[in-house]
Amino acid sequence: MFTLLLSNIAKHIHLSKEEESFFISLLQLKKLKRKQFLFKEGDIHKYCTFVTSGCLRSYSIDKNGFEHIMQFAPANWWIADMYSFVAQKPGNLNIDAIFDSEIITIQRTDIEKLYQAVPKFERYFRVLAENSLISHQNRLMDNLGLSAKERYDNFCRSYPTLIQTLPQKQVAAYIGVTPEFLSKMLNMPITKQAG
Amino acid sequence: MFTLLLSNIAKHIHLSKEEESFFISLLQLKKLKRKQFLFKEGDIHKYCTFVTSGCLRSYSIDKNGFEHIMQFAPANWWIADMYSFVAQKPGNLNIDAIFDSEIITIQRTDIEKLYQAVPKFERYFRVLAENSLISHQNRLMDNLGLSAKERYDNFCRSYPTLIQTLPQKQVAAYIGVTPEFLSKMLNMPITKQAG
DNA sequence: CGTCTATTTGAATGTACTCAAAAGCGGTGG
DNA sequence: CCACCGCTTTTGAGTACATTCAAATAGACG
Repeated sequence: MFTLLLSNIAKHIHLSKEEESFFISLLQLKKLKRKQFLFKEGDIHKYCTFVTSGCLRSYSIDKNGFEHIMQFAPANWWIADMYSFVAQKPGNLNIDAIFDSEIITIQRTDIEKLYQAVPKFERYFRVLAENSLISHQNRLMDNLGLSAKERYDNFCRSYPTLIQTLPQKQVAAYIGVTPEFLSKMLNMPITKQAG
Repeated sequence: MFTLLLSNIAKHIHLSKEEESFFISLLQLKKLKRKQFLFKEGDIHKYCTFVTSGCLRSYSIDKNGFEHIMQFAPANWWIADMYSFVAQKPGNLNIDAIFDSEIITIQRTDIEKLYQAVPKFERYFRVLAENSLISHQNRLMDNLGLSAKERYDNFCRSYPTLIQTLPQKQVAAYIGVTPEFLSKMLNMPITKQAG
């Protein structure tokens, strides 16, 4: 039930049995159906979420009504609107389920308790934040320096499993092109593709 | 000498006198002249850097030879190639000084010692990484959803002081346009400017 | 003062977008 | 089992924002 999360944590810090059960006592299990929201723009984020099955996404909607996907969270990933979660102010992101999903949530106030009781978790979440930062930096560089085709190829390499199940539209909203253009790009004769 | 850094830290965690002096014992002071490199693409990042005066930048160079700026670090900011620093593998970023600068560095191995001796620092760097993550996420959303003019205006709002001293070319390399286009945009008749 | 770099300006070009419409696909209910 | 509905994907023609390349001008630094 919590094994996926516990083994994820075990990669970074070692917990005693007592620490582990204290941690588990703070967790809640939830299920989300496809398209069900976890969090909407304007809400204040009270939960940090770990995905055990299915897939969530976080995205914002720009002034022209276009969705831009910040993150996909398949199994074994955390997802949150960090800004709202940290600042406890209304967020700019929406989070919903792309497929039926099972998640574990932990409340912000409980995370603070956890930091007090088991300071090792500061390290765990520091490492997580650092890794997330690195991947966002990479993505930013991709957006600044690569063509749409190259960003698409990168995406396929980064998410080889996801790419097979995701609607094309979602991929477009992640790599930063319109669905129409992505379709044209994929059906372009090979001779015309940018390399 | 270390007061700027210590007061930055004091915003997040409280250090005893002993902890403070242990921390200080791990620091090195350095000076960088304008255009001097701290780190080059392909190096393995051994230092974390805090800027006390002047301004550094981190950037990558894409396959067409264009610079893309990841971060500006004026006084009171940290800067590093996180990927290289964390993974201890050759990095993709360059870091150099835009103006003559004074910096404080701390070695990676010493940071690990620091975490052992004063675990509170896990919290400090966790909070830093989280905040950095948030600002990178915002920037990513700006790049996906806003026009060049809007990104420029955002930049001016975010860095009101820097914008007055930075060469236009550097700003262009940050917001993701060519220097030529930025120049045209700024000299465009007001009636034609995008909102 | 001369050199090097940054900025400006212009014309031609390209990548990706817009709008519109058709075609495909999946689920649901009769 | 088929028909229908909604949503995704495809396709096309026209357009726009930003780039490329080239050259002139301005500014900064030694």
